[in-house]
Amino acid sequence: MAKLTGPLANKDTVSGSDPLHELLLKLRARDVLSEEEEQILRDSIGEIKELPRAKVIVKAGVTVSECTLLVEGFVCRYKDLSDGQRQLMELHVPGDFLDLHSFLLKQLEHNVGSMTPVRLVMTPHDKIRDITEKHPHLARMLWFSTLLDAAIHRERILSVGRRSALSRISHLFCELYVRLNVVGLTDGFSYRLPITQADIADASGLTAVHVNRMLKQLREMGLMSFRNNEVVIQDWNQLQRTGEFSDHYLYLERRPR
Amino acid sequence: MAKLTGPLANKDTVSGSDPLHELLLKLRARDVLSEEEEQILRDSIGEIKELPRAKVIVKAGVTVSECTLLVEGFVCRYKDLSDGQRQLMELHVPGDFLDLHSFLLKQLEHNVGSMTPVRLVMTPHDKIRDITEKHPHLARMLWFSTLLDAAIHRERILSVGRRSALSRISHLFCELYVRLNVVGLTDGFSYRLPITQADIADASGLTAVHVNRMLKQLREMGLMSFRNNEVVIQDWNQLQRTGEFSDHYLYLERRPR
DNA sequence: CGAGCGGTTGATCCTCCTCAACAAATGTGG
DNA sequence: CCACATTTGTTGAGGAGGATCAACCGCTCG
Repeated sequence: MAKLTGPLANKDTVSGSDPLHELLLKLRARDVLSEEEEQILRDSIGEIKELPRAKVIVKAGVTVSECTLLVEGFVCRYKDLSDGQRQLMELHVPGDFLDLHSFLLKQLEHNVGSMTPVRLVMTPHDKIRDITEKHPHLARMLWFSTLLDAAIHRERILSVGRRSALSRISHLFCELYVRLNVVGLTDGFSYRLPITQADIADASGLTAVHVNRMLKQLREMGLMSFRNNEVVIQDWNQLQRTGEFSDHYLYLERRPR
Repeated sequence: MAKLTGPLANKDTVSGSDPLHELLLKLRARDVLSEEEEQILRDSIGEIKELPRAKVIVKAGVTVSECTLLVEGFVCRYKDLSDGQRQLMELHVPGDFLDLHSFLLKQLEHNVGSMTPVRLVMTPHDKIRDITEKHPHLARMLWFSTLLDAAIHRERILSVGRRSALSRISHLFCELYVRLNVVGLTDGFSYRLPITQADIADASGLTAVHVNRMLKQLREMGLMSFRNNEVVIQDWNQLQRTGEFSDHYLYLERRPR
């Protein structure tokens, strides 16, 4: 593969032209979305924004009036502790709404930040409210997508609560593989993931040093490698087993909601 | 206080007669619920069920067609690991829907089980679907209540990921105090919590032995005690500080959704 | 009365953290 | 282009928080 150059060179397909491409893939992996509903979504979105990495996209406690859809790049939701520790709640991939829940919560209790340069699409709360008033099925699909976040949260609770360091990290890379695969951002058994080991640590409730050791072990076990911002999975079955990963919680059956 | 006798003697107010009492308190702490909407909820509920403790209420992977509202008792959502370990995702108090998300997910990826004898009210998915079709504001309030679960999940991720054992446990008891207070189930700075130390351990990602030691320490520090199924908080401010607890994530402002 | 569960305490072990040093990669200004 | 700073990754040594194993107590219930 040719070396990628620009900060947003993550994308090399024509899909880059449609900001809803990944969202539609994500939704249609779970339910039937009509042409009309697709159009309603298109009519709901507003301006496109670009941001460099390490910027706060939504700050905790600040009232917001629009939701943000991630089009390109990686984003995380996180909270900081008083002693400087940080915990990532969720790592977001293109096609994810970053703060759809802000529509009803009005303000978030956590921060949302870019981990890479990102491209975002804004959607006013008013438009989403209209959807809940006039298009109940589409509204249910949006509701569903917040339930998916909650299911991912629960799996994270299990990971940090009960799994070993090696298992946690394996699980995280498995999850990202499946989620990126749904939106067409994997290349065979590998995917780009331009984040640091410290980020992995904050996501898995470990220290960066220990993450480094576990990554080394995963490499030596021949399961996967994470180098140069790229994840390469060598033994998918064994990696899943090590992380006790099963994709049930990602609800990938297409069924009416 | 007189000794409570029966398995369901948790309740000593007249509210016991209205199965929606706690739910209405919970919803009205966050938004204005009209008389009409209250009536719609009343028309949506079906039979009342009672179950002993330690029963599975909803099993992972089984398709369900109704949601369950907890009226009385304590319930948890949990997952088991292959080696016999268990992690609680959330601990539910009266007024909580245990599986409102099953309405859209159709089946859950985790189990829901009773931790005490419980009283439940069933609500068919069809009724909830009707609400999303005809009563968008009420539907948003239901959506909101699933977002509240997600916010509680996120705080749990932070706890198990980054907080010390003492801090985690303090936080858990703070959260339960506030949530029980909203639905009128506290008595000053104490509340009934008829669960075991092993349950606390599974909720906080620790072992029962270590929970026991931390509870002892909290007692010796004069912050709180948990004995005979009763939590007594002696120093609320210091307990909050120890658990780094703030109730922001419970969204207790009443504002339109 | 014995069984079983929940709680308590001690001794020991081990995963993961902390601290520290250094290497490699990346970025910056001259 | 190089010199330099900064960030990220890597490795080692030592330490600590929590797990594990085990024994025992008290209570409840059949």
